Amino acid sequence: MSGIAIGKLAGLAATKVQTVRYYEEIGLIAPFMRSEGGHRLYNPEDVRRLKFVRHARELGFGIEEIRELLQLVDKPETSCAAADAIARSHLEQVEIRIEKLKALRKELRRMVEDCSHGHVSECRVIEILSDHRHCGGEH
Amino acid sequence: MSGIAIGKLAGLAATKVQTVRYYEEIGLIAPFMRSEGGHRLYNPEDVRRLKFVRHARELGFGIEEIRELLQLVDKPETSCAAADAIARSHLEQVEIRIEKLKALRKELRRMVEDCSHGHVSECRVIEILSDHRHCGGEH
DNA sequence: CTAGAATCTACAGCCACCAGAGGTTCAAGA
DNA sequence: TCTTGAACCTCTGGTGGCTGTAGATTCTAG
Repeated sequence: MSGIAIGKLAGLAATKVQTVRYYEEIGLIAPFMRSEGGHRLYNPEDVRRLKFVRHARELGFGIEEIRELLQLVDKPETSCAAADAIARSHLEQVEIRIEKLKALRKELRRMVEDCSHGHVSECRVIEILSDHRHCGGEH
Repeated sequence: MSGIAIGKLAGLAATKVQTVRYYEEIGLIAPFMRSEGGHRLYNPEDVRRLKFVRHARELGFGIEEIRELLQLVDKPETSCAAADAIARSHLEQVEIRIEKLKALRKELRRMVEDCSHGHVSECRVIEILSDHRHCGGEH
């Protein structure tokens, strides 16, 4: 009987109730049954599943990537290679993002350092933003 | 007479026409007039203004930040301090993002390295995603 | 039994655009 | 001058990943 209510589930995974319903809508996590009055009821394993999703999201995995990973979780006899590939491709993306942000940081630092502390008319922040050629480079 | 058509303007700033119209809708850039048939006509300065917006966007500034910066551009007798503050606060955000991504990269690298190349049932990728406690830490 | 907390559905909104439909206007060549 | 087709117009809807609201219903503790 019974099962876990959506609010409890959400709380256990530090998630909003709305988000859990959203995950159901897009097919990630479904309640195993409904109460007579229509309330969603979850299994204890769903806590783990929801935590999995939330954790992957925090790590920046997209919903489609998570959907793939969940399919792997659902049939644990499949090869690990698929999960590995997803993680690897994600790692690449993260490394690219870091590099872009570093280039950006460099430029922002220059902007802030060059600020004349005078009027906007001679402010480097505005000037640099106005003209791409002021950039160090490649973004 | 005439002025620059929206397609030309967009092309000069490497922007989509739709995006220029969107910027008008949210009050960033407006055509100085319309042709008899209703086509938008822009001043040459608008090229610079649009480039400014695009460049700031590339640097990760949000629309509201850009709106503030544009207000400064529009009255160049104001103090540079405001523009400097926006850039500084943005720099902080960027630095935080870089740190988070680095922590993430660390974890992803560990995931990939630990992959058993066997079955999902003993795959670290899945295991780590399932349990936050496997993380190095603080994200 | 009752009060109020939790849940339900359905819909709207967020950001920063992008795409498409279906219709009109413009500009260059014949 | 006329024609053609590229460019433009407005309007609507979609993206991702949720979040928030409204109004109705259900659950649970006292």
